Amino acid sequence: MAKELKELTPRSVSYSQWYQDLVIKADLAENSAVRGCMVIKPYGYAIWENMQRELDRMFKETGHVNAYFPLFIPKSFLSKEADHVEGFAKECAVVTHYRLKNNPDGSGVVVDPEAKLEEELIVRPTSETIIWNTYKNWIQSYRDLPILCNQWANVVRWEMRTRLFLRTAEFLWQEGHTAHATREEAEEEAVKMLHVYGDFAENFMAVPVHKGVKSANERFAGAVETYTIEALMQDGKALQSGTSHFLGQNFAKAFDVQFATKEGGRDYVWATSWGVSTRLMGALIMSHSDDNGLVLPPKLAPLQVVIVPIYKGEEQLKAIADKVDPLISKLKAAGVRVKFDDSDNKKPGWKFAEYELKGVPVRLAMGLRDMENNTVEVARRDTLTKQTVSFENLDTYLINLLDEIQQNIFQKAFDYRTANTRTVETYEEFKVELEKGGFLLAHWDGTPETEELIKDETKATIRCIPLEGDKTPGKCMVTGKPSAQRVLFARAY
RNA sequence: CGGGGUGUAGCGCAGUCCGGUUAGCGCACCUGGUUUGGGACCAGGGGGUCGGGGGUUCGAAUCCCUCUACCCCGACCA
Repeated sequence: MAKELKELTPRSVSYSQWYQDLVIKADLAENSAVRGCMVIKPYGYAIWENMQRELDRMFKETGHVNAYFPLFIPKSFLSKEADHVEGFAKECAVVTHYRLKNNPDGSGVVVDPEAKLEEELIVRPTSETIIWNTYKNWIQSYRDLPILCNQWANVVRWEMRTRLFLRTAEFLWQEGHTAHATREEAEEEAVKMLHVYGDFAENFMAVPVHKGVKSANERFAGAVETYTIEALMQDGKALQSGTSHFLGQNFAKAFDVQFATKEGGRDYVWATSWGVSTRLMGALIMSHSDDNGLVLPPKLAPLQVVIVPIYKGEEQLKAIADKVDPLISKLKAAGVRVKFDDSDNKKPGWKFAEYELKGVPVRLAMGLRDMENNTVEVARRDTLTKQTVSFENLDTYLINLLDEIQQNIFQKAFDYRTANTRTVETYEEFKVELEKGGFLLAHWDGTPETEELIKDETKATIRCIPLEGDKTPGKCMVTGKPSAQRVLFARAY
C-alpha cells in the first residue's frame, strides 16, 4: 500500500512519465503557479549548487571572473544583430509598464495605462546585446583585452511546451561572454570552454558527451560557429547539454565595439559566449537513474553516505551513535557529505526506500548484529548490492567506494552510448536504425537543404559534426555528393 | 498553437454516465501505546470554496457554457 505511493512509473511503460514522476517524487522540483516556470526545491537546488560550485571553479581556473548584467534589455538592443533578433524574437517576454493601480471597481489592481514605458524592455533570453553595449565602454585599446566575464543568472524564453528542467520558460544558467583582440584567440576560447564543459559532464556528472560543431541550421542565432556537447539519454534521445559560440565580430559590429590595435590601426573586437543551464539536471537524471529512483554520481550528490541505525530503545541508538561518531568525523574531515539518520518517526525500511529514491550513493545500516561483529552493512545505489564490511578503516573503504561508484556510473553510461551509436551507410538503413534510438554516424553533403529533408522525413537532426573520431570522407547517404566526414544524427530533446 | 486526457483533504484515488440526507477510501498528519535488519500495528482525532466563474434545477462533485492549470501526442525551441 504505502509502497505504491512512492512507486515510479517504470521506464519501460512510459519514459517521460517516469522522468516526471522522478523529478517530483525525489523532491527536485515542482510546477509553480506561473505557467512554464518551476520551483526548484532544496534537494534539487543542492545538486545545482554542486554543479555551480565546480563549474565556477573551472571557469576561474581558466582565467574568468564573475560579473552581473541586468535582467532587462532595451527592446532596441535586440534588433541590432539581425540573426540574433530572428532567433529570439518569438519567445521574448516584454515589459511595457512600470506601475499598477487599484482598479476603480475595487476588484484588485490593474496596469496603470499612464505608466507606459518610453521604450519597452525585454526580459533577457540571453545577454549578448546588453553585454556588448556595455563592453563598448570598457574597450578602447588592445590593452583592455581580453575581457573574460561570466555571469550566473536567470533567463526567460517563452516556451509553448515545457518540461521540468529540460525546457522551462525561466531557467538558471551561466553565460560567459568574452572579448578578444584576434580571431584566433576567440576561436581558441570557444573551443577551450567546450572542453571545460566536456570535462565537467564526464568527470563530475559522469555523462559521456560527444563534442562537436553545430551545422548551420542548428547554430546559435548570431554565431559564426557553435560548439556543443551532446549526451545520450536512456530512451535513446540526444540532449544538447552545453554550447560554446564563436561569435566572430558580429556583435562588435552591431554595437560598434572597436579597439586600437598594437600596430596603430583599429579593428572590431572578436567575441565568444558559452553557457550551460539547469537543463544539465535533466541530463543527469536521464543518464543514470532507474526504476527505483535517482542515481547520483557521488561528486554531485548532496548527500554521499547515509547511515541508518537499526535499534530497539534509546540505549541501543545511543550505542550505535557512539560507535559511528568517530567515523562521521573522519569522513567529514575528508570532505565526505555524510548524514546519520537517527530520526525515530520512520522505520529503517522506509529510510532505505527513501534514500534510494533520492539517489544517495552509499547507505550504511548498523544494528545490534553489526555492533557485536564490528561490521556494517554497505549498500551501493548504483548496483543495488549489499555487503557486510568490517568497521576497521571503514572511512578509507568508503572514500574508495565513492570513487568506484563515480567510475562505474560513468562506465555504464559510456557502454550504453557505445552500444547505441551505430554507423550507417544508406538512407534506408538510417531510417530503420533510427527507430531503435541512439546516435547514428552517417555521411552528409554539408548542405542545409539535405539536413532539412532528413529532419522533415525522419525527425532526426544533426547533433554535431564530431571533433574527434573517424574523419574519413565519403558520400552523402541521401544525395551521394561528397561528404567530408561522418556526422552525428539523432532524435533530440 | 492543433488533437486527446486529467483536475474531489498535503499526496494517490472512488463517486460523475443515471442530480437527492452529513462527499468517501488509502497514505500522510496529530494524540496515546506497542514496535524497529527493506516502505510497522492498534485505538482515537483533525483536515474539503469537489480547479475558477456563470447557468439549468426545489436541489449540482454529478447536467450545460466558459475560463484555467497540468500530463500525453504533434508543430517550434536550450
